[in-house]
Amino acid sequence: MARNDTFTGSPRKPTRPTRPRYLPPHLRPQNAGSVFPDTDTPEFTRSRSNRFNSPRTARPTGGGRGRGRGPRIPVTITNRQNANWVSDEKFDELDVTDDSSEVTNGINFDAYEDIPVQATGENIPAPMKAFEEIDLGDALKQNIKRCKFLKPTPIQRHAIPVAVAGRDLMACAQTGSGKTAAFCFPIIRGVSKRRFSPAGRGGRAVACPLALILSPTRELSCQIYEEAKKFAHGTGVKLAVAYGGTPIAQQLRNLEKGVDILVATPGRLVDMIERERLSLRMIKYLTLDEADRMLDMGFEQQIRKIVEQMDMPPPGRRQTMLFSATFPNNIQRMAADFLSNYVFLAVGRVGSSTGLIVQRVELVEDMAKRPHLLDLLSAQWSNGTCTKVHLISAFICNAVVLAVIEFSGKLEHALTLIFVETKRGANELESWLSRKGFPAVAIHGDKIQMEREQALRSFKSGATPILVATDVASRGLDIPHVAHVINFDLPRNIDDYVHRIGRTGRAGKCGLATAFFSEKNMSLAKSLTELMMEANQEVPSWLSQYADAENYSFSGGGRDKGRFGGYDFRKGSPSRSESNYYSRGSYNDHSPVPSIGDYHAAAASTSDGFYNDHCSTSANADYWVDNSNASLYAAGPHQYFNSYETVVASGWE
DNA sequence: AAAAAAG
Repeated sequence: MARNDTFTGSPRKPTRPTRPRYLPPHLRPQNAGSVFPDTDTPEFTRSRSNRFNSPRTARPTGGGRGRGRGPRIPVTITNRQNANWVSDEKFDELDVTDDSSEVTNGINFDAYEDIPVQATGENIPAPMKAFEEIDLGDALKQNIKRCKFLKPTPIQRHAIPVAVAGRDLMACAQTGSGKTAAFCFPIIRGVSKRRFSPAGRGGRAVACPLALILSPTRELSCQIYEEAKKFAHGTGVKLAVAYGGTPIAQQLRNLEKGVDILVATPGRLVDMIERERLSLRMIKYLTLDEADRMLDMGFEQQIRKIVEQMDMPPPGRRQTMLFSATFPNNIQRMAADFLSNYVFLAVGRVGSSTGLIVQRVELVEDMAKRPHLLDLLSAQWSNGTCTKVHLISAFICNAVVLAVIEFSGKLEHALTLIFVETKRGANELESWLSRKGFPAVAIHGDKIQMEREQALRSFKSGATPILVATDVASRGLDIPHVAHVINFDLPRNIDDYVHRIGRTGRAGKCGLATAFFSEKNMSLAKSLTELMMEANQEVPSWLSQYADAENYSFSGGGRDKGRFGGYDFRKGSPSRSESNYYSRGSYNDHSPVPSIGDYHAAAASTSDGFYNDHCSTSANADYWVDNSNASLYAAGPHQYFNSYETVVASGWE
């Protein structure tokens, strides 16, 4: 991929890659992907059985999408396993093993070769091209290899050097693009170098971890813990997890054994600290995953308490890293309190995370939602003997896109995740679906932890291929084979929508997201329209009309076009309305640093109509700006078709 | 105005 290399070159040297000729997907080289293998391979079979055998496993976040423009040709969307993954028997024998090898290998790296990256801050460390460029330690390197992380994802390429340089970081990258590994690698590296220092590490009674990773839900903490454990295998780094809903005794015992990296949800963490079984005084690394959520209303006080009033070293004496797929300005502003001279990274446009997710919105009255869902699921089920699931036939970019989500015989691999508004609604839909003969299970915060985990296990394994969920499942969870996310009730917040649909289309694979839009969702019309347009999804005309009707666009409901990569609020103009949730700041004609928004505007004005029509980018965007304290670099022209092309190339019809 | 996070 020569044109990709133009991007990964040294940051010191501005590169001006030549624009590749646009090549229609059907004319592209047949060896483009080698992803999407025949699912009858022994590897696939084995991975499936592993899933049944170890259902509690967490999975690495993988893959990503980069391009936002949809295809103009008929394509086949499959959700089958990628071919790249190869089983590693040795890794399978590890005590921490699970079926993750299939996932880590399932990353479709080609799907996110060229995406815009914005990096701001002082003296930003250069991105890396390969893991080998950074001294991560032998054991960690070996684990990375075992996981088949052959090549870093963009967020990893950019975030790891920053983190390894000891810099604070605020990072914004698409759902499923490998954020967990991006913060785990540097932490494990740093901790394994420190842990041999003789400094008093606390006695048996009070555990003093060197690193703390906070996340907003128990299941997500669990997942991060499981994944980090794999990365830390053989490094001597000790991990522990702390979350509520489960007896604290075992977790405390694990703390006593010594812990270098603690993964936790806030409540149980505070509990442990107040019991004086845990101290944060030795913390050198603090990570907030889903950071915007963690600093959202309802969570902020708790996080502030942990970070500012619990003996944790202040900013500057610890390294703080914040990660999320979404980062509203007001949250950035708040988060700055926790950071010291930080680097801001925005990898790809958040909205473009949906590039591989076909988004549909349907106008459905509340009363009609259930029958409509039934129709949808019935079509998907194809009379119960489901070897092929013909899911959607949608119009995208004026062209008919026949998207066939096809699975290898087993129904359980077509997982459908249904989001609802309330816990009660989740219960009701669960039992209603069950009565209608659809194997569904619900997950929400009123269930006891065991039920929650059981529901997730049952869903992951395919035993219950329909999961009805509240927002407890909207963030971070990496569930392979989720082919369809249905927003039975739309969320109030467009960011929640982004996270919800991000449960599908992970690891560079395609996915489908269907939303039932009712009158109650009018306030979402504008931001939803903008998001879909950014991802070049077909926006129904009725939705556009709602969006245009200013009556319905409540203040703060919209996002500025082009904000989707996230913008460093420090670059924003103070004069700009603070209330504008997604105010993108002061990039203007005089700004030395073009914003990603400007970047796309430039793309739209190029003369190469054909190229632009299809890929919505241009050679104009292939610049490298390196100012003293800010740099924005854009990749070569986006290969929006890339992952579709690999599908087509692999012979799917 | 819902959900999540301690018990």
